Amino acid sequence: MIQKPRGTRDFLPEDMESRRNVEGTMREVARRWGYQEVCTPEFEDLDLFTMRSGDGIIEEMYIFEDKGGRKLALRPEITASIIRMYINEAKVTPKPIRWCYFADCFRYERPQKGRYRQFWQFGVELIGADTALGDAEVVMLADDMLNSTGVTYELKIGHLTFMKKLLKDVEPKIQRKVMGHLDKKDFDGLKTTIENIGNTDLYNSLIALVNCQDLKEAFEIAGPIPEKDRIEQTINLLNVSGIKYGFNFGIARGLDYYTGLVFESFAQNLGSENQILGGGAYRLAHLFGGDDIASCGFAIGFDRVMVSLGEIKRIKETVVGVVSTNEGRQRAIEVAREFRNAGIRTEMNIMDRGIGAQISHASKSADYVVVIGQREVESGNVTLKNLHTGKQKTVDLPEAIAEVGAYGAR
RNA sequence: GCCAGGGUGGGGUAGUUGGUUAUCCUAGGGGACUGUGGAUCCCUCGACCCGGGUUCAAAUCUCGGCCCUGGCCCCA
Repeated sequence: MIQKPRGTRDFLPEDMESRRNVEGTMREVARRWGYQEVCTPEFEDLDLFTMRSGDGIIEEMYIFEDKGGRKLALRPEITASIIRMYINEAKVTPKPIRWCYFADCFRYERPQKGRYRQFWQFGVELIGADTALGDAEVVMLADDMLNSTGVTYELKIGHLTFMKKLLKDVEPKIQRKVMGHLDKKDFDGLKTTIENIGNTDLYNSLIALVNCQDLKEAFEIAGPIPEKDRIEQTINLLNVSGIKYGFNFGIARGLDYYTGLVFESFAQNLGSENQILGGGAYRLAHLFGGDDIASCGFAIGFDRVMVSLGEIKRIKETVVGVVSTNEGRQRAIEVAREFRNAGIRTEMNIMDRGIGAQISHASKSADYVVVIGQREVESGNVTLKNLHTGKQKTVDLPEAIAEVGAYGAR
């Protein structure tokens, strides 16, 4: 028997129903903020991703060569594609550009809870708004979107300027190492690294910065910073917006193209893979041959949100089963069509079974059953049976449709 | 890439000091029931992850692989 590839999942109808619900909720929030959905290719030129993230990621990508000898990769993320698309198709679109996407990505990693080799991201990119209000909007939208799914999370906001300032005299290689320690809250490792370069003041400042929960204090720790006004504006806007967040000035988000604001969200009951959102302000376009335009965006780990939400109680829509005898078969098709035209989910019997067996089967999924036999064909009425009460009556078709329609969703 | 625990019909399981036809529940199909359901009864379908080794004999012991779950590493 053929197994599905490692790290992939099959989704049965119940799974898809809740996934589509949550996806729809996120899309609706994006729509209300004016973000329009876009779509990019499932695979791209390998260089697109290595230019953004370095050669190190080759190990963790699905890479292949096509028949023309092109080196391609299944996308491990969407942001690079979005920016490429902006450069290719939308450079002259009036700014700001508000885009969102829902798409699957592929990474060759060891699967574990909340981590799969094929996974979905819902993301948002705001392009061409290098303002405090733009940054704030993206954070507010992120919060609105997570909130609307019902997931329990905490939002952490940081800014790279503080750490960059403290580390400006440290050589880049050590910088990365230090940022790595801070991102992981690995203070022992941090201490060792700092001791090796012989700067204990720096250690104390960094620890103070990471633990800092007050913006004023962060400025005191880091000293004069040119971006001070912009940062204060952004944070003030967030405070006014009423969203709940905490500071974490230790967020490094790994890479160099982030320029300032960064933020992350974490959910409960997810084990070690508990980050459900990550984002920030960045400049990428110039890497791909475009103008040096500012962007801000985030991506939600959709599958992790689903895992965190767990079993969602679904609203079940009303279902009608249409059963019939041989004599009633043609009339049954007409009746089923009328129910469907009224917007009711209607499942017609298509098995070669007796009435009893047909009803027996319908009762597993349906709320009502409509019986069409010789008698109904002759009278033009239908027999409508409520499978919850067991009561049935013979009525004309409009009345039957009206009753089922009035039953509503449960 | 590393570590731990796992893998028996579609789902859930029993069996593992090697030994007859591999247990039970559930789900599926058919019937008792040719116009009335979930009950009951009967019939039926269907499994030892893969490969090598030990042995008269392997679901059981052993080795390797694959996959699952969780943790580490990584996390764009």
